[in-house]
Amino acid sequence: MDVQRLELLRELAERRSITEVARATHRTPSAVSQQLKVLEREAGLPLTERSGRGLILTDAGRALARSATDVAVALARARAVWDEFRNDATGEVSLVTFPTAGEMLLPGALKNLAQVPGLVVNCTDKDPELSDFPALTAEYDIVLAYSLRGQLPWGGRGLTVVPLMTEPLDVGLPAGHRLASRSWITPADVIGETWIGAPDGYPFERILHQIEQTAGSQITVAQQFADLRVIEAFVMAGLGIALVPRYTWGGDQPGKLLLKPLRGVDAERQIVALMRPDRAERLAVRTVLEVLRTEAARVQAQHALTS
Amino acid sequence: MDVQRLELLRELAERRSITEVARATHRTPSAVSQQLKVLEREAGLPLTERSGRGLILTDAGRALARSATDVAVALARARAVWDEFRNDATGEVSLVTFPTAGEMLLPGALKNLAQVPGLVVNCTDKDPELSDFPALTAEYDIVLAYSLRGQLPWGGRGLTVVPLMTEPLDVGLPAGHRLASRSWITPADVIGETWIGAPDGYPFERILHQIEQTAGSQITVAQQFADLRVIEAFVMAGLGIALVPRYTWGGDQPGKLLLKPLRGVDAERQIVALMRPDRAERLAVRTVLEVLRTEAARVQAQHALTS
DNA sequence: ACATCCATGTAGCAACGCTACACACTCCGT
DNA sequence: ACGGAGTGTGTAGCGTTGCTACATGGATGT
Repeated sequence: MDVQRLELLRELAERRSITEVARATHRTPSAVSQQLKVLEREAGLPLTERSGRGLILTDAGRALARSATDVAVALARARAVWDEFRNDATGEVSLVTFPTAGEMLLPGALKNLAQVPGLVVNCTDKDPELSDFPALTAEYDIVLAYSLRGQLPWGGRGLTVVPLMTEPLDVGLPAGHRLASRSWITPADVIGETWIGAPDGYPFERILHQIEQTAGSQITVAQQFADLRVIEAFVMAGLGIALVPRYTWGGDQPGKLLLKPLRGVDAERQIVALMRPDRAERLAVRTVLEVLRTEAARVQAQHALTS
Repeated sequence: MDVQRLELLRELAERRSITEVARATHRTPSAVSQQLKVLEREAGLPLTERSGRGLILTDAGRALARSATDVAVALARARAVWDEFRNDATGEVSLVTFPTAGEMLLPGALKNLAQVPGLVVNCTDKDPELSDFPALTAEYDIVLAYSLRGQLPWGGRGLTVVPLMTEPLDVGLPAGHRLASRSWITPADVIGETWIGAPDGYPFERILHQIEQTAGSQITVAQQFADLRVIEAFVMAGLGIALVPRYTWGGDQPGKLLLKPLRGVDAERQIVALMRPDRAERLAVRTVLEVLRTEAARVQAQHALTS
């Protein structure tokens, strides 16, 4: 019945360890353990089970944690209501992004957000390979993530997903390439080309497999880099071609890298903001989100113009 | 941010006086006042205003109270989830009814509910004339109420409404009446009849007005009684005819009172259960509600058979 | 003007939830 | 096999919180 305790259970469901919950909520493990014990006694049935040196939630515990989320959402919404009344989007908002989105969206967005007094936005980036996007929502208010169409790695976890933009993945060619004059490219066109790819496990790999399947021929991946800037440098040096997200490309050296739309393969990625539902209700968070969306639209519109 | 305090604000929105809130929550007025003061300081803007010797909520206060309801609902739902896990519909449920519904539904319903161990249902009745149905939800978990079609006295107050049945209002005639052989009756048929009516202010009055309007002639109301049993007795004694809810009629003396459907006038009443949304989530309350609905269906089906 | 009915301050007390520390247990490397 | 590092859980003590009891200040109405 007590909200604080329910909140602890919810944290436990996500962080899977009392010690972690204690750290996250600035408490001693003992305090957390005690409160969960009280909750268990109130509930009248076991909510956790020992498992090795840690513990796991029972079915009842998970179910209760899920309803605890609804409580947290309602509570956050109440907070937001009265923040709106004071027109007060004050507070700290933490945000992680993968590098390319950070480069594309954050500078413009943060410039706008600087005009909101009392709103502090703390940003970091994390390599998308190393990071499990949904898990990051435990630590950050907003997680900028991407996925290819069709795969939904954040379904069913009860996270709030706000789409920001869908970005086409083009084929990057060096100037003077044999396909440089084409206005678009099909999988058949790139048979025999050398590719600069992403490391295994990166989602882009799937697109390359689709190209292989559609063209019916093996693809040669010469190098594997995680950083797009490196990839672009290799392409511009004529060492191969690569998949390049259309809006993310800085275009520092115009003319040296050409982007050609890819037809015949579903090559685009969804850039979204991922959040725990209660945090998504905070007025400060919603303000940041709104700016991110308009910034994404601006980038998209600007590219449509210049191309 | 504290739920307890939000709850107090919500109570204040409904009961309109700190003293009343204190009484309802088993506290001293001083305690309530202190907590609301803290809430106000946290919110950063005034939630109440002094008005005479009492106080009223500001716009912000009302808005916050509304979101407090959502919090209470989420919390009650969490409670219900784990009650379901234990299959434990334990607790006390208080219920008010208007007399006719109490007679029709409660005996059968309570007989069923007696089989649920640990569930205690406390029932009372209140005269529908004297009682403001929505206001009763502050005091009782379930309020059985009725309204004629078209009027919605409990709209917009944020109450949960569960329909139980729609009951036709027939014309009751004494045996041997000139219309006794008819299978239905129209407003034109009853021109010149003497009526036994309900007191002014009762919703039934509106039906009589509709009959007047449709038939185009004045209605003579000889007596006005609130209690249906009295009305029925007068009708059976041949002193007039009356509107009688079809299922509610006990039918103690079969053959002495005839019910004839009324055509050409929209003569039926909706019998519903009225609740504060958070209380409606309680498992015990939902259990009672479920039984009431099946009981209502049973009564309706049985009448369809015997007629 | 008085009694009455409000809301709201102040002092004190009980309960609650936290920290600090000690302990039991499981895993894992040496 | 045996520490050492990790986990969760008890116990004692202490600060904070939210309550009661009582007193005060306004507004109302007879």
